[in-house]
Amino acid sequence: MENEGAEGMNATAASLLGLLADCGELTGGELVRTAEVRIGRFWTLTRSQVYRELDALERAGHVVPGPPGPREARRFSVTAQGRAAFQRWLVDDLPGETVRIPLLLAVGFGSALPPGRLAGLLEAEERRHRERLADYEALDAQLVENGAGAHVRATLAFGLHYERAVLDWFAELPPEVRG
Amino acid sequence: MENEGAEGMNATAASLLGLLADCGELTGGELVRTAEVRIGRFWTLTRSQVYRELDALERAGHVVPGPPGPREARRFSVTAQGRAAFQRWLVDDLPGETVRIPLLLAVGFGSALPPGRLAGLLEAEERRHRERLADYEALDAQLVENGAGAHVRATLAFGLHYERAVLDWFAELPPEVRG
DNA sequence: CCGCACATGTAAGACGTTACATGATTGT
DNA sequence: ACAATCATGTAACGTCTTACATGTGCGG
Repeated sequence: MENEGAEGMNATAASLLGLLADCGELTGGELVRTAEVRIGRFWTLTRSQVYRELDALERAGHVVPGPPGPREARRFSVTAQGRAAFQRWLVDDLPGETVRIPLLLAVGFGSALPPGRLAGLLEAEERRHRERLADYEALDAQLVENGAGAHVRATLAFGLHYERAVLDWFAELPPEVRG
Repeated sequence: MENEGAEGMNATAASLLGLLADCGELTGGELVRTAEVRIGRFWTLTRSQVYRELDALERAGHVVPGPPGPREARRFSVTAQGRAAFQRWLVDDLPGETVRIPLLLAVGFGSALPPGRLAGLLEAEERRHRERLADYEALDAQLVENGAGAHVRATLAFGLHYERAVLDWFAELPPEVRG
C-alpha cells in the first residue's frame, strides 16, 4: 500500500502509464512503437528512457511485469495505483510545452549570412514540412475510415494545425529574409 | 589558426555565437536576457548552459573575453573564426525542431479520465495561449513602430502563427474530447 | 553604515541521445 | 543448419534543469 514516488514522477514515466492504461500489456519495444503511432512527433520516447522509467515505475508499484518471454522481454501492465498516479499527474503536474526550433536561429541571425544561403535552408525545411502535412492528412483519412476514437484523432489534429501554421509562416516570409 | 571543435558544436553554443555576432560584446547574464527577447519561447537558454558553452567556445577560439568587470563578469565577443563556424553550422549541422507537448498526453489518453477533468485542463491551457498571443501581438506592433529588422519580426511571426494554430485547434476539439 | 533584494556564477542531479553487445527470427 | 537481419536491452555520454553559495548595488 506504499504510495512512494507518486509525486516525483516525470513526464516520460507518466506517458508510459498512459500508454499501458490504454493498451493493456506491452513490452518495452512495443511501448516505443505504440508511442510513435499514438502521439508521434509531439512526444518522443527512446528505448533507453523506456527501460529506465519502467524500472522506476516497477519499484514504485505503478506497473507490474508479467512472466519473461523471449529475450527477457516482460510485458508490463499498470496497477490500480499506477492508474491513479497518472490521473493525479495529469491534473497536478502537467508541464508546459517545450519547443525548440533551430531554424529560427538561422532566420533571426540570418542578416549575418552571405546572401542566398538562407534561401536554401528555408527551401529544404519547407519541403520537409510539406511532406509531413501530406503524411498526416493521409493518416487522418485512414483513421476516419477505421472509425478511430475522437481522442486519437484530436492528437493528430494538432499535427495538422501545426504543419499548416508552419507552412503559412514560410509563405509569408518577406523577400528580405529569404536573402 | 587552430580549427578544432568546429564540428562538435551543439545548438546551444551555436546560438551564443549568433547572438554575439549580432549584438557585439555581452556577458553571460546579458546573453540570457537578450536571447529571451530575440528568440523567446522557441529557443530557451539557461545560465548554466551559457557558462558551460562559453567555456567551450573560448577553448575552441570562437569567442574571446574582455577584461573582467564586477563579479568576474567578462564581456565576450566573437572571433572571425567563430563567425565562420556559426555560418558553417547553420548550413551543415542545423538540427530539426524538437516539440514536446504534455497536454497531448492528456488529450490522447483522456478517455481514461473521469469526466470533467480534461475540460478543466484544456480551459487553463487555452487561456495561457490566448495571453501569449496577445503579448506577441503587442510586441509586434512595438517592433513595427521602432522600425525593427525583417529578421527579428520574422521570428516573432512564427510565434504568432504558432499560437493562432493552437487556439484554432482548441476551438475545433469535438465535445467528446472535452469530456 | 547596515540589511535587503537581486543578479551572478557554480555544482549536482535529472533527463534525453547515441552507440554498442547480445539474443531471436527469417529465408535459403 | 547457417547466415543475414532485425529487435532487444544496456551502458556511456551529452545536454538541460534545479537548487545553492557568493558577491553587488540599492534603500533605509
